[in-house]
Amino acid sequence: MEKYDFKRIEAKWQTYWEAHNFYRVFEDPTKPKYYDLEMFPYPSGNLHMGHVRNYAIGDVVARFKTMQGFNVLHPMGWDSFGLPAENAALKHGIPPAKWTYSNIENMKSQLKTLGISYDWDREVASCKPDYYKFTQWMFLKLYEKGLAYKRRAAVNWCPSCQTVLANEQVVDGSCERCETGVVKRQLEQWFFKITDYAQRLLDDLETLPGWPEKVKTMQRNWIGRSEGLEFSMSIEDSEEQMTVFTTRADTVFGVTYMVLAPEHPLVEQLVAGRPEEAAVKSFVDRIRRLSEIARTSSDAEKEGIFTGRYAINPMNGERIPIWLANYVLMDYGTGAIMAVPAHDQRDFDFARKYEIPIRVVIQGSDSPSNSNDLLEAYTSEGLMVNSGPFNGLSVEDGQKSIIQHMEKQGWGHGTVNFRLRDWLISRQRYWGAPIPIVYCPDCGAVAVPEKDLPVLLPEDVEFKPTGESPLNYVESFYHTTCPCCGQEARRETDTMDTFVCSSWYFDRFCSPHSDALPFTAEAVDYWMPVDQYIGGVEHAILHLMYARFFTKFLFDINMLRCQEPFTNLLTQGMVLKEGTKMSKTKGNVVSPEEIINTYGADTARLFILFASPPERDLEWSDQGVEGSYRFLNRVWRVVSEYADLIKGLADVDGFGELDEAARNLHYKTHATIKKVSDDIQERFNFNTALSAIMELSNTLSSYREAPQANPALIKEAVVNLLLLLSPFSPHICEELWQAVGFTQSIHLQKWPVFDREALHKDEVEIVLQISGKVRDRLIVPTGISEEELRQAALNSERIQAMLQGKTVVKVIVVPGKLVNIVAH
RNA sequence: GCGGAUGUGGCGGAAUUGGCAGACGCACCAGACUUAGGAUCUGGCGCCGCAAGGUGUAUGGGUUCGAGUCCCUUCAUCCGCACCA
Repeated sequence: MEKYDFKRIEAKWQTYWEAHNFYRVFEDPTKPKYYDLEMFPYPSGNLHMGHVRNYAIGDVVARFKTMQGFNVLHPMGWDSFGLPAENAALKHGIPPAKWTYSNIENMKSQLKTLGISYDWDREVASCKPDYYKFTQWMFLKLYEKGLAYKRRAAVNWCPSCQTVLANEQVVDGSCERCETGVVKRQLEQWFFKITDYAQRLLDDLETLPGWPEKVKTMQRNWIGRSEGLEFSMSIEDSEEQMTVFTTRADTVFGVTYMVLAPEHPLVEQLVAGRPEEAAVKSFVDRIRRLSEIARTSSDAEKEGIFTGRYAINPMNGERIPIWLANYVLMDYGTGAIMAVPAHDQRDFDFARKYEIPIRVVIQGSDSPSNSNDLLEAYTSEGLMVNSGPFNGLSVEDGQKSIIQHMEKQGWGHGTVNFRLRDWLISRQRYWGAPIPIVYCPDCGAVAVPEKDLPVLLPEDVEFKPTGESPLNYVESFYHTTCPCCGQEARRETDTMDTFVCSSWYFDRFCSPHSDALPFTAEAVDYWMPVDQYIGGVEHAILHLMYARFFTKFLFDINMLRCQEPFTNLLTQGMVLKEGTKMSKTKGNVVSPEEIINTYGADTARLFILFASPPERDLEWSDQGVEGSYRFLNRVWRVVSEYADLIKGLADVDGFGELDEAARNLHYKTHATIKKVSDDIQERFNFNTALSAIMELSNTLSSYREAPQANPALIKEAVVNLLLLLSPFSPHICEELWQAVGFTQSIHLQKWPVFDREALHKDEVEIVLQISGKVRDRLIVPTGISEEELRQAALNSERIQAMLQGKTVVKVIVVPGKLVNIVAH
């Protein structure tokens, strides 16, 4: 027998599939569509195990759905703009474009050795002009609708990457990419008004039952909706007013001080020319200089300073001292708060430190009524006290009544606040899609006309270690004329955040060669939304929120007919080695290339899918890979052994008389079809699907010992074994499929359907328990009545012996499963 | 601090609806074949025990004829958010 030569087999079928355009797809209204998508990778240069896992999962889904009769779109492309290309350019002197394209080529060839069923005709790369032309088009559309705007703002600046970052890209006060501490800078920057979509982004999470709860919760928290009251307070001896936001309108009578954020625009004029001025200014300076981490961590000591000024509480006319404090942030709410120390822990801590009075205005059933007795802020339910006409109202009713009252008086109104900030998309970097804007001395910022797209990124630039984007030095790029008036003008030299590129690539895959528009209506109407999206959970907020935002916007301008891009989301776990993430610095990286060379792609895929369910982290095990390889060798041997027998067999109806071993094999075949179908379809539990396939293979192997082999049954088992395994390990199955005599590819076959008849058993094993403990087993006919089963159980010799001297209290009969005799 | 998840053999994991805990695989042990075996095949394999049997799903309690699964308690680990007014 020929031995399992995975190298030859895998190369052979990869070539065959490619030569025959196996995985090319077209819109076909006669077939149900299925869009299966894995997150497109950044072309870092080499495939790692995380990629392999991602694509192996996606490929099982694609091949499975194809066999089920769906028209499956399964594309692949490159998220190819980004900083690493520039760093490589600086380090090795290679232009970012060259570096990127050679990485793509390398990764593509690695990807091809995995045998994934991609339609390579639809390949896109976000750094190519035919793609970023439409990223720029997206910008123009957003600009047109007032959803792209420029403003001077305090932004997150990474000193190492020399660029600004979106809020979402700041992790623990540091740059998510290089972990350098982020500082605040005042800069003119472009934003997308994602906040206009905050409510819809929140509400529509409800329409996504196919998303993990964890991801939805993270997005909800990130959007951070809270309802409350916004109202103005007048300032003593001033025309100015200050606006505050609170979620606890019911505690407004408990306000004993006010706090402004140190950056609040009113601060300067409040203290101008007053004795407090110098101290306040130095306080503000000090806070401003603090890093983001020191500033925002919750265990930072609360600090503040009194401004010497007072505001008036509109509800009771009280004079309220105005403080500044580090714990109030300028970029949430109005940057000013009313402080109620009795009912807010932060205010409580602050008030105790600076000896500010505390006044109880909510009385719980057993909470102290005297503020001196408070050990901490009381934040639970209770009734309003010390609140004039509102006394006696519950927290909830109080909030409603106070808001109503304020609205009537014209002092304020009920409102909703979000934590979500507008998306800062400017990057002071070179390797990105240029922002299609021109600055004219007369017309100001002018959008580049659609017909002039793309604004080409010059590829032959010189990289100097200035830290500044080379675009600032390329005159032929920035020097231009105003599209409005024709006079000399300067191009925007900032580029777009790469997350803009990845916010619409799934639409592009539907019609990747479309020239006039980013995608054609026919194509997206047919393919979108993505039925199954697969990728790492690290994108739970950033990419997945931005992509949802873009989809909603494209819906609003009638480009798309769906409001959510991804119907089902699978977040795959990480691939670990020795309990930690594989990384170069730890030296625990297992290279896919090496594994594929040693064991083949089929083994690599099989191991990764078998070792763990997809959402969970996967511990890499060299011995586990060996095990998977041995399994494929067993399949190879058992199928090869039967190949001639099967080849010579004509199709027959029925299998004739079956002995016990034969019935067992027949049963196992169909039970496996059912189990594997359910495991893939309902649960994405590829590990248990594979263990079932292994069991079938084991049963088939044992059947070799059977005294009278039934060739038709063997054929049935082999055919189904190969069909069921083919989405997981496509090459070996294709080879064996041909070896047993079929001429058409296994990947063009129908997914098998189990036969209910075959799953019928004449006899079942019943467990007999006494008071819940297993004491005996009994084989009974399947259709036996409850009463008969009960009698049979009680008649068991073993049971009778063990019941000696005991009284039977109760007998529980579960048909087909067990009998539990309760006795004492 | 808040929110979410997870705790099952030596290991990865299974048990889908409250009904035989440990499927499948790895590792390990014994045997067969063999000049040899890191190939292959057969058998064993939670723990205690020679056995009968007992015991066992992080902890302690509860519901139930019956709990890995449901409820409460405590602990541990991981992830996310973190002064959001």
